[in-house]
Parts: sequence; C-alpha cells; structure tokens
Amino acid sequence: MVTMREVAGLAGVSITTVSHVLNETRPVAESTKERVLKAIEETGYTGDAIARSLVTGGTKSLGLAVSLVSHPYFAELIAAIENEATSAGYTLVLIDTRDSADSEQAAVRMLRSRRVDGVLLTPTSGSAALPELRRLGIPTALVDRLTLGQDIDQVGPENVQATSALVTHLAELGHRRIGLVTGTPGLATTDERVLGYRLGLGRAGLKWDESLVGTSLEPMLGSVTGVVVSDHQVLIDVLHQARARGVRIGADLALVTYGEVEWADLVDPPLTTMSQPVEEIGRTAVRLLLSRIADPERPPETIRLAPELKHRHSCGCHPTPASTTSHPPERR
Amino acid sequence: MVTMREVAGLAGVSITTVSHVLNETRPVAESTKERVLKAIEETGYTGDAIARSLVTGGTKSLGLAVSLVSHPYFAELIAAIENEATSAGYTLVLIDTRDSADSEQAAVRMLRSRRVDGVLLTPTSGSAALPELRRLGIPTALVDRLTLGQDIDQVGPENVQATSALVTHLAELGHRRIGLVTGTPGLATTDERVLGYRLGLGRAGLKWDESLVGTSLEPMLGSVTGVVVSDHQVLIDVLHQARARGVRIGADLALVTYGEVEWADLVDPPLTTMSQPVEEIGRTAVRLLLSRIADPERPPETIRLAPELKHRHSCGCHPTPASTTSHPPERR
DNA sequence: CCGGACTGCGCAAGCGATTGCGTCGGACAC
DNA sequence: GTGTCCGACGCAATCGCTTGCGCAGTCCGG
Repeated sequence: MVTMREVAGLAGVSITTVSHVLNETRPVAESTKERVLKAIEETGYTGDAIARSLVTGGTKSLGLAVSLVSHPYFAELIAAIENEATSAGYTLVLIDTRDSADSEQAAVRMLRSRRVDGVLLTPTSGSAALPELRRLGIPTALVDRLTLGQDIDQVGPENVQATSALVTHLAELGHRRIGLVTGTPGLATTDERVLGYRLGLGRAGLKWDESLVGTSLEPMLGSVTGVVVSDHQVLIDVLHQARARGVRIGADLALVTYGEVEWADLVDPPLTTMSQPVEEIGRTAVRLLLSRIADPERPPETIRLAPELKHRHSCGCHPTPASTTSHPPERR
Repeated sequence: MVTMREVAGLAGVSITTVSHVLNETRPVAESTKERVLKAIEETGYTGDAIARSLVTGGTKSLGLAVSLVSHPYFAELIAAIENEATSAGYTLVLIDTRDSADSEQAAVRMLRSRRVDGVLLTPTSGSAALPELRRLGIPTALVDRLTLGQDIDQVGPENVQATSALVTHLAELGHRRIGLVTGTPGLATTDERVLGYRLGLGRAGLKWDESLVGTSLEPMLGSVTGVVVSDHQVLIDVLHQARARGVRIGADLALVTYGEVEWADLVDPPLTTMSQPVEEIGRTAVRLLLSRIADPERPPETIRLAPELKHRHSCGCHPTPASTTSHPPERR
C-alpha cells in the first residue's frame, strides 16, 4: 500500500502537511497543496482508514446486525440503509444475528471490536446484546422490531392501529368470526399485532377467541370466515394451506395480510395488504443513529411509521373508492 | 474502550503476555494464563481489531460490492455469503455499486482504504474497478455476473445451456415461434442467455428472428406462442402485461422463466422456472476468495453452477414424470 | 531597528495492538 | 561451583496516521 510517507516524499513536504491538505485541518499554501495533490494523484494514494481510525477513535462505519434469514423486507431495508449510510460517508458492516441470542451477542461483540461508530439492530427476543450496548454507551438504534421502553432510539412500523384497521375492515364486510395467523411468537412485532387484533375485535364488538389465533391457518379453517395474516413468512404457508384444502380466498375466506409483496397483485385474487414503509424505516433508522452519534445526550426517540392499506380483492370486496363505507350484507 | 494495558495491569503481567495468551502464539504458564483470562473476563475486553489490523496488515474482513437495487436474489445471496464468511472468521463490509461504473469505482476505493482482505464483486458493465483491483493484486472473486476471460476467480450460474434447455422445452411442446424477454442489456448474464436462446433455437431447427427478442413482452405479443423470460425483474412486468392484455399464461402463451421466486407456485398457473443455486453460488464465491487470499498464486477458477428446471404449469404442459418425452401436438 | 503578529510547516508523541530479541531464574550435567 | 539450557516473560520498535506545540520567516507599526 502507498502510504502518506511516500506521498510526502514525492511532494517534498512532511507527512504532517499531507495530512493537513487531506483533511483541510489547517491552511496550507496553495502551491504546496497542489504539489501534494499531484503526488496523491500519481501514487494512487487512498489513505488508510485503519490507521486513521486508530488515532481518531472513530471508524466512520456502522454495524448492521439483523436477522438475514427471517427478515421479509430484508433486501429493501438494507438497500435503504446502505444508501443513507453511504451518502453520510459511513460504511456498513453487515452481520447476521441468525435470530438467536447467542449469535446476536457474538455479532455485537464483533462489531464492538471493529469499533463501529454505531449499531443498527433488529433485536432477537431475549436479546442480551441490547443491555450490553447500552451499558457501554455505544450509539444504537433499533430497526423494525421495537422494545416497549422509550429509552432507546428506534424506528418501526405502527402495528397496533394498523392491525386493528385490518380487523375493522373485515368486520365492516360483515365477518363475525375473524382469525389471526401470526408469525414467530415472542417477537415484539408479533405481540403488537396480536394486541391490534384484539383492539380491532373490541371495536367491532367481537369477542376474543383463543382458538382463532395461531401460527397456522389449518386449525381455524372451518370456524372462520375472515382471517388476518400478520407476517410475510406465514402468508405463503397460509396461501398453500388454503389451496391444498380447496378454500377459495376472497370467496370462501376473506384474507387481509401484512407483507406487501411484489406479487400481491399477481395471484388470484390479488391480495389486500398492509404495506410497510420499509424504505423510510431504513432511512429514518440511519438518521436517528447518526444524530445520536453526533449528540449522545439527545433524548431517545421512538418513531412509528404508519403502514398503508393496499386495497385489493382478497378481502372479498372489489375495491371501489367508497367501498368501506357501504353497508355490506351480514354473514354467518 | 478497555485496552490490553488494563487487562495486563489487572493480571499483573505485561501486554506482551496478554497478547500471547490471546493468540496462543507462544507458551504461557498455566497459572498466568488463567489470571489473564480472568482479567479479560472481568473487564469485558474484546480486543481492538483496528489496532490489530494496523500491525498485522490483514483485517479479517471481506468487501461485498454488489448492486443492491438490481439483484433479484440479493437477500438469499447475501445471507449465504455472510454465513460462509462469518464461519471462516471474516466480517463483511457491504457496499452498493448502484450498478454504475462510478459508484463501483468509489465503492472499491472505499474497500481498499478499509483494507479488506478480499473483494466479492458483481461487476457493472464497463467496470473500471476490476482492472484496478487486479493491478493492485487485491484478491477478488466475481459473483453472479461473470467476465468472459478465465483469468479471475468467478462463480455464477450456467446460462447458455440452461437457457437453451428452456427453449428446447418449449420447442418440444410444439412451439415454433418462441420469444425471449431479457433483463438489462449489456450485462454478461443477459448476453449469455441470449446466446443460449439462439443455441436452443438452432437445436430445435428454428430461426432467429430479431423481432422476437426484447426487454418487453408487449411488442411480440401477437406473433409468439411461447416465451422465455430471462430475468426476475422482467418477469413481473411480463406477467402484468399478459394480464392487462387478457393473455392467459399456459393456455394462450406458454411461459418459462428464470427467477425461482417464492410465489412461483402461488400464481395461476404455477410458473415453470429455471432455479438458480443461489446459496451455493454465494458459498462458493466466498470459498474461492478465501482460498485465493490463502494462496495468491493459485490459478484462477471459473465455476458455473447449473440451474435446475422446476417444472410447473406455465409452460402449458402438466408436469408428469415423463411428460417431456412424449410427442406433443404441432402448433401454429 | 526592534518586537509582535501571522503565515506556513515540521517534530514527535501518541492510538492499541504484534513480535523479534533479551533477560532472568532455576534445573541439570559436569 | 560453574556452565548450559530452557521455560516464562518483558522491552521497545513498529504499523500509518492525527495533532499539539514550536520554530523560522515575513511584514508592519512605532
């Protein structure tokens, strides 16, 4: 690698000067500056982030510790994060938490030893890494899966009201027995959606029935006329199960779902989905983290971004501008 | 951050000893070793990869420079790569090439300054970064998009024979006018698939017709009875276009496609796809890169992994064990 | 002609690790 | 008792950069 010493030699100055022209940290005579710049050009000098970090303390890098396997919007989210980070001059160090507390712990340790300036984390349930990060005062922002506490920066979708709205929609269409198929139990996101489901039930004057909630459609198949699917992963299962049982979505079973998938309008019937602002979540997370790095004393923020209902046909009603305000027929 | 000095102080030894017990680079008395380990435990010492790298030269990190936006299997690929890298003790530095030569150049510069031990690259067309990497002798492996030359390590799908097989399948079903809808022109992958398409045409005794090849289904809609879709991105467009025009896939138009998407069997009809061994591509790429890092003199390898035909219904034939060997009716 | 202010740079001390070389005891052979 | 060897460990240089301090000139007012 070409070092500052070489550049300095070529330009006939000290490495001090080279450093100063590079960082513009003190005035350098125009003519000298030019010589240095030329030398840099000639040698193809890139600088050594390692050495620089050693002395400055910062690394201009952010750790991204997420669960690669289980994140439905992973690609989009990561792209948004990468963009935002890069344009702020930060590099991303990616590491998979594998959705296990141990891996997560190891991942964070790794990031710590790599001295990242901040960590973007999608915590697993029972995360031990989170308290550790806080104890060490490492700037951290949570993405997508949030904690109940308000004492840390976090960004994620609004789940309670949104899920409630999904239930409400089905109820307004006349459904009285509405099921909920959830994703991985124990995750904050899952819990919140269950909560929203109950809320929606309550608002529609319907009663909670434990047998209508589960991680699979199968058990509730006979007893339900509408179903809310709370997770992308599980959506695919649900669709398979319905097909296997000959249940026609939209006709026999109204379905509304989380997971704005690219194929939502390619299946039959097109899926009515709750679409999350993934990109905005990613962007916001990075901003939050960067602003915390800049000012560690700033009070933590919890940001909930509202998802958007994409009204299509799987809920059983054909989307017309005012469809949800009409009085649908009573069912069952 | 807790440094080796603190640990050494606590254990009552020199930092030299701490370093040696950590790296097992020279024998240390059992009792001393224990004291050091205990001190490490107590302080929560993680080591400082930055400082370590400065002296050792290596960083135990790999740069992953891919196009985030345009990579269909991105999530899977990256997960595979992350896994393999992590289990080899390497960390991933992720950066988006944005599929532009300039961004790519900047990305690689960045990785260079971060002193990654090797680079995994999905080159853009007209990549300037590639020659630079080679000139500097930075270990590099190409993923997914390959170059024609054999003088660099690279892993990707086999495209020519696979595309040819797709065409052959349609031809065997009796189609005489078979179109090709391609992804981004100029990419090596696209070129290879076009080549495979011609090859398949030739094998079936069909003639190349320029008007049957393009990046959109629309123009060839009337004149074609079967179509090969060479890219995930474009597949969605094609499906939309077909739907908009009232063309029934499988019945009016036989379709075979690249892009083994998770929803392939959820649409109607289920899609016959060429499924790429994404995970294996990722794993292999990392292995190739690591082995190059270990032995820079090893001759470069080009590895093509064969995709697998997932036979479903969109090609117009119902998949039965021996369906492709039967004699289908002549069409058109 | 002198002193102070300013401009333009270089010296050298770190940053936190690794590692070649040395030192220091004690065991053992003679 | 002395020499040798070996096991167990510490000293200090080094990696490439940043940055506090200080020094040499120049310019200008008094």
